[in-house]
Amino acid sequence: MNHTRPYSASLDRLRPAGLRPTRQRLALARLLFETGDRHVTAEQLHGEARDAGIRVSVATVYNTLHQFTEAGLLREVVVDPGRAYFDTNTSEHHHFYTEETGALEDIPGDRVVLALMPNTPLGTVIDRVDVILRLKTDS
Amino acid sequence: MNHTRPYSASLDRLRPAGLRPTRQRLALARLLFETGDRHVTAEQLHGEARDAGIRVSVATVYNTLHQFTEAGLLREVVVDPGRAYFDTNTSEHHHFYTEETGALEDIPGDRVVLALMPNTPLGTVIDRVDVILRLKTDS
DNA sequence: TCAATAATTAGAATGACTCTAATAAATCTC
DNA sequence: GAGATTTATTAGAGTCATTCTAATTATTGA
Repeated sequence: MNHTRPYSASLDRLRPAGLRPTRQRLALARLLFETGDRHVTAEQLHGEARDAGIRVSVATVYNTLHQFTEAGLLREVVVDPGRAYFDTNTSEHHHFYTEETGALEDIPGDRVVLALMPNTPLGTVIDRVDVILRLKTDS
Repeated sequence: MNHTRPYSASLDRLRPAGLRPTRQRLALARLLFETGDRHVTAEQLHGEARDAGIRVSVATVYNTLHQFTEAGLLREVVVDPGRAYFDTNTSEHHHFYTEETGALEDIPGDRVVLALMPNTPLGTVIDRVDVILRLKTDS
């Protein structure tokens, strides 16, 4: 912990992405990256910012999430039509998703192994492989 | 082909699902199931119905897609946040998705094999496994 | 046939997200 | 550092997919 330069870790993320270290981006980066791996929606992050006393508009939250995703700092997870999740864990891994509760959780990359990859349609290459284990409560 | 009872195949799908064979449901069932496996959005299906001269409201298209999904006649495919796809192929299989074009295509179930399933979180069981191979054009 | 039940409808409402065009902040040049 | 340039932020309007509402209409069971 370096209390004299509390934003330096976030600064170091923004710089190589060519993103100006604005007050809003730095604050959102701290919320996102200083508490371990997490999954957030824009609405959640906006709420957290508000609770932390950071004044930031919804538009900026969306802009920032997309810019961070472009820059490889975040990864978008598609599990729900009509709500985008962003994952701070950008390493190779997959997800558990419980529709009933909206809970989204990482599965370590080495716990899921895909075999026998099919040929892709002509003119395309694989960009990414998403595996989602959809869960239900077993009551 | 039995031209004297053109709706009988669709009828036979609705009956066991406990869905009354209304004009709208029968017509949508024909559009969905009489041309082999396909992927549709509500908007697409509504457009097709319109083009085929079937008067059906958007609300009914949504209701019907959801009821058919509940009944196991369709399967919802989540590949895009903000747009729901429905697949008439309900057998075990996975998907190719090309974000740039919106193209969604089946991968036969036996071309993707998942190994080493992880333990699910306490109190949950696996409901379904979705594998999405996200493609990009290789230009 | 007629009541009871269920489905359909138009249009309003919602919710997540994007756009606009005006203001403000960060950076670059001297 | 001052001013010019570039880039970000913002509030609020706009959009798009989807769902809701409450009234009408169709289907079914007696």
